[in-house]
Amino acid sequence: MAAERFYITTPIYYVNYYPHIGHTYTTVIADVLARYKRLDGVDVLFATGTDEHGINIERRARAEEVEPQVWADKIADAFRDVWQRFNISYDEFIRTTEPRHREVVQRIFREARDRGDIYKGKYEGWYCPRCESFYLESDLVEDKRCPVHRLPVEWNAEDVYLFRLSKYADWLLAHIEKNPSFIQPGSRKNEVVSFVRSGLRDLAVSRSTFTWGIPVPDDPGQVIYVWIDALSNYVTVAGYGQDEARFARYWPADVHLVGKEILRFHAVIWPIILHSVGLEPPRQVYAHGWWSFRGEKISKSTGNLIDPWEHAQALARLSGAEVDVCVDAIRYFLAREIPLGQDGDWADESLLNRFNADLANDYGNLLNRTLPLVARYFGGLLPEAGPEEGGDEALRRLATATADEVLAYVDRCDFQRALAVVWQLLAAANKYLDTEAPWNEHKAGRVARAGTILVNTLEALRVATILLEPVMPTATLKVWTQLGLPHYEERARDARAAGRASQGTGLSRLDAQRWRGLSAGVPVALATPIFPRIDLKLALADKNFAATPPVAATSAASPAASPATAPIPAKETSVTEMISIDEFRKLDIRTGKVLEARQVPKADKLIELRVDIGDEVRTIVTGLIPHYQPQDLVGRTIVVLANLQPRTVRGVESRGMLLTAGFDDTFGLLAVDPDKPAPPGAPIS
RNA sequence: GGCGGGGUAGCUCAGUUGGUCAGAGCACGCGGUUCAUACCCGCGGAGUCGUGGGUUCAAAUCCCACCCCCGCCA
Repeated sequence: MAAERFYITTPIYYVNYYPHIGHTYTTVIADVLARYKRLDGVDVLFATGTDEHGINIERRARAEEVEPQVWADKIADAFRDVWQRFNISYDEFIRTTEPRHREVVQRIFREARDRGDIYKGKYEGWYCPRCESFYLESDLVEDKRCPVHRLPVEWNAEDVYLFRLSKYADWLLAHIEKNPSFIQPGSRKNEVVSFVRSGLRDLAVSRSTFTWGIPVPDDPGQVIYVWIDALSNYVTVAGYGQDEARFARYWPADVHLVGKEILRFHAVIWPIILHSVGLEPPRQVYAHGWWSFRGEKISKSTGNLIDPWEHAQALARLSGAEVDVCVDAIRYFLAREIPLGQDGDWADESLLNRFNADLANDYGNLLNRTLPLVARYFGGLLPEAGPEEGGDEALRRLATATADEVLAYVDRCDFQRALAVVWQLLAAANKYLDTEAPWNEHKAGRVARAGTILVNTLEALRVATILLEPVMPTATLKVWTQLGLPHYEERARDARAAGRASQGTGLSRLDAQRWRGLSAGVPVALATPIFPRIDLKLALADKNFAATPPVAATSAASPAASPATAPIPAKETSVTEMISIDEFRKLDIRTGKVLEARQVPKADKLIELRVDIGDEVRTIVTGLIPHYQPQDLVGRTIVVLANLQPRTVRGVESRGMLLTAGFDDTFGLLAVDPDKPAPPGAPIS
């Protein structure tokens, strides 16, 4: 009874900071694909999760004065929370700190070592004692200094285990050659091939400089490094070493969806690790592109991170639609706007345009121009369809053929075209209604014919709605209810409430190939716009439209983590230079409330503050003595530049800057009007 | 520098092996309709297909040179 199965993964996300658009994009696309596969009757295993080990997490937790696991728990919760809001129907949420994963990782390490593919050696490189980590020559800033601390680095060696990557280069090249769709898109495949051809070096797969990780078997001084630790999550989920039947069913994975920045880890290192221990490589690694924001590269340092949830809320505010529906609109935008594999730009106009033109006008309005006629002519009960006339047959043929076409594009991960096909059907249905003009038929006394036209139009809408469910799992439920099928909405809501979002409505490809899926005599709802049109002028004038609270994060590479952003250095701006309003908006200036303050030891002027800036608590070091004493500051609301590059002062990392005004002997903090107190995190503009 | 991809209507892009290939969607303009969320339907644009050569009866589509953009090179 082996139904076709499909195992899809997202990368597991590094818990060094909260989720952002990069994570959301990958995960939404994976969810869309998973839902389409389920629609197609396939047994889907869809996994996502978090990568929780490593020195960066250890350090981050220390900065927050918590245990690493506590920090990891918090961020993992944050991810699950976002996925809940985005209606992500994952079947598994894997965390690298789980015991089952530890066993898998140790087993893979041990097996590769037993085969002679892992050996003890030295990892040499430029070492920064403050960072406790190695840097490549190319990472260093002028004078061979550490890019984080600007301290001189030293050539150092660490005893570690190394993996013989080079041994498998030829095997990998042959595998890529034999499996043309292994690396997608094709342009990325070329890059990987040329990289492998240029020669592989052996890879350090353990570290001895930190302890937050899975110990190397039989060598407790060593911790297994991220490559094996993180990448192996994909086989853990499939049941490797724990549930052989499950593993046999779900491995190899059908597709690892990854951001282009981590393609190589998935297309080179991971297949070789698997091959070394006698496992099959994944069938496909698909590298998607990055989003820019309003034409500019997204960067943590410029603070223009896109927060899709913020945008969903903004859409809800502007349109009056429910926020769940707007989440769907964001999902739709992500899937429709750009081809997977290419970069795209997140422009407010584009998002609004998709919302109005596609969702409100073409889709929503079709429902809202049809249902009132059913109400008027048939008392709100769906009429019986009569014999085919006029354009009936053409519409039927188009509608019943649409599912195959859509799913064929889905198989190629071409969601843009897949959705365009649905919109062709919607356009045809709009045109059909125009041409057949049931209002004229009714006026002429041909009531039955008018009914047939209305039913046919709603049938086309029904087919389109099934095919849109994977992209818009909530909004489509509202369509079902308006079409007189409220049980779908109830079923899906129950499933979601019970944590079984993947069950959805249970509608399938077959349902979308059928004509006459609606039942005569069923009462339909009074039409209420599901996607209320947005006034573009108002929306674009709304300066809060895309309010995106910037966040600073310690950047850290993780092979299975997928940020869609590439940090770029902040530009230096001359004091006298004029700046545009857009440049000003890059400054994240906001209120903060001082929670704690203490003088920095052995520093005359410095005070170390813990400041609540709304969505997090920051450590900020500032030279306020003698103008202020630490105890003067606690409890005060101050003004903070939040997206200043972090800087370490006297061994304390300061993340942000207090704004002050100083002239001669007068020197004071900028304050918020005490008559209009603002909560921590209030933006300043 | 090496390897690879790309420069086509205002915008985003399609254009298989050279001959209705000069297109689609959006935006815009005009007309129609008024069932509908000022929505839907119809019509329209002349864009030297990056630049300059070349091959050919025929090139956006092949060849050469050049300009510009992008990706990869742990």
